[in-house]
Amino acid sequence: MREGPDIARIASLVGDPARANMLNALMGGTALTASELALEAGVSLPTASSHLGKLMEGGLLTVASQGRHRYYGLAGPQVAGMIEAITGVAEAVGPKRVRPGPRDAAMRVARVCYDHLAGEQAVAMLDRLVAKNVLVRDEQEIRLGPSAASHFAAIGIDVYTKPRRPVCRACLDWSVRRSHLAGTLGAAILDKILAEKWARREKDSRAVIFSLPGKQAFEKVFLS
Amino acid sequence: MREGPDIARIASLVGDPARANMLNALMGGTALTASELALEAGVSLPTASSHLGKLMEGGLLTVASQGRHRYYGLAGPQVAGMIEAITGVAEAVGPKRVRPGPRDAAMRVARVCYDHLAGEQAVAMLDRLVAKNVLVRDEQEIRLGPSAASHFAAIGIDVYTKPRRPVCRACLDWSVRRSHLAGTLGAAILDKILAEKWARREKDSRAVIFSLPGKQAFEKVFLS
DNA sequence: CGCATAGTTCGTTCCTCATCGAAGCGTTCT
DNA sequence: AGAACGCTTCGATGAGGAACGAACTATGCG
Repeated sequence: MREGPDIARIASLVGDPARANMLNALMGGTALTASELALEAGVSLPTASSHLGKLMEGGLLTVASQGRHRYYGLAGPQVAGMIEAITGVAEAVGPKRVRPGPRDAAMRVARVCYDHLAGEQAVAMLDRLVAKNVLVRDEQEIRLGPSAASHFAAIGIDVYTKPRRPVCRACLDWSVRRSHLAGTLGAAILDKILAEKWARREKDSRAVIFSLPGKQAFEKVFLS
Repeated sequence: MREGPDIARIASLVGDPARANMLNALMGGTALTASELALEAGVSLPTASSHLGKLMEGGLLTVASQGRHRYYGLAGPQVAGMIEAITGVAEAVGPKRVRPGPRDAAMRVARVCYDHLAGEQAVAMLDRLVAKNVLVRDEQEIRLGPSAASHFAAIGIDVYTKPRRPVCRACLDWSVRRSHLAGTLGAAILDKILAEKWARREKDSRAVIFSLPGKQAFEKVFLS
């Protein structure tokens, strides 16, 4: 019975399915709110809050309060590395669970990621905006390009009115494995998509379903 | 609520104190019997047997029956790497070190990590081998450099004889937070260190204690 | 054979901990 | 101010699983 760093304590934190889902969700690098994590983990808000408290006490998470939101994020790259290592073992050891359900397919195409759009559509959009030099990215950073203000003003989005959060942020897409656009700009674009009724949100799901004309309009504005 | 490799299942296996102690004991690289592991974990034999069954079912252990003994060992270096990663987080997060004893200090200098050397010595060695271009690393990958074969042949290590596992692997060191050398080459080097009696293994510990001449010999061969 | 040792299986007990509803606090919006 | 929202705390419930003693299987030794 030897003593060392309390590995069981840390592992048991990750060992609960709800907490594991939360940590997995946070592996993208973007901080998420308690509600978002509750949804992600498939548990009620009180349960999620309890889990988050434990993860905080265990030192695996950091939290930043912004207004009435609390943004939870991984405590650091070391924690992320640990989760990667566990994931590697799980993948090597466990049989692959293949079940691409119908809702799952829709989720891959487009879904809500807290307050912005994620999925193939969102990744394609960011790619296109960068290609057109409207946005400029180097590594994880995304900044507004020179033509950004006029470009977004033309479609009714003011990129300067919401100073609190970063305007642009990269958010790693779990289905595509590449970044999409977060931040207030990402949120504003999602707002527009829903306001214009180009798409609707699936009930009780993060999936976002584009109508046929809506998809065409979206592509004309953001993918042309 | 996403699906992926079942990380919670693996983590919860490590998350029980008894099982964590067992895995820790097996990090020394030597296979142990159920009775020894029961003692190590501080539980009764039936309890230990149950835990071992679960670890087996989870794919974290292998077993070899020899007569009426059953020798349990870690399933592989990937599992060892995962435990190192968890240990690193536990160490970083739990500053409540009860006793940073002498054995702990020795562990930081050099210790066994499943089948290869870890600790400051091991990290320094990998750095030096890369600096000398004997090994080439980019990111997480480590490959043999052009002079590797002759360099290791000169000290009696054949880098081509063990085709099953990767020859080189990076393994993140929990005490130094940088990579050391794993894989068959790492294992062969540890073998040599012990065979040449440059160092001995601490009883009931992962610590590796270099003798003074042994340390000099090691530095001459690997750090010069 | 009989006896000892090594491990596993079984059944029971017990306790931790995940879960959710309801209520409480703080923030933001109108 | 009042209403809506985001999140946490409290309390009760329930299930999973860790623990061990006893019984069972297998191997080794005279």
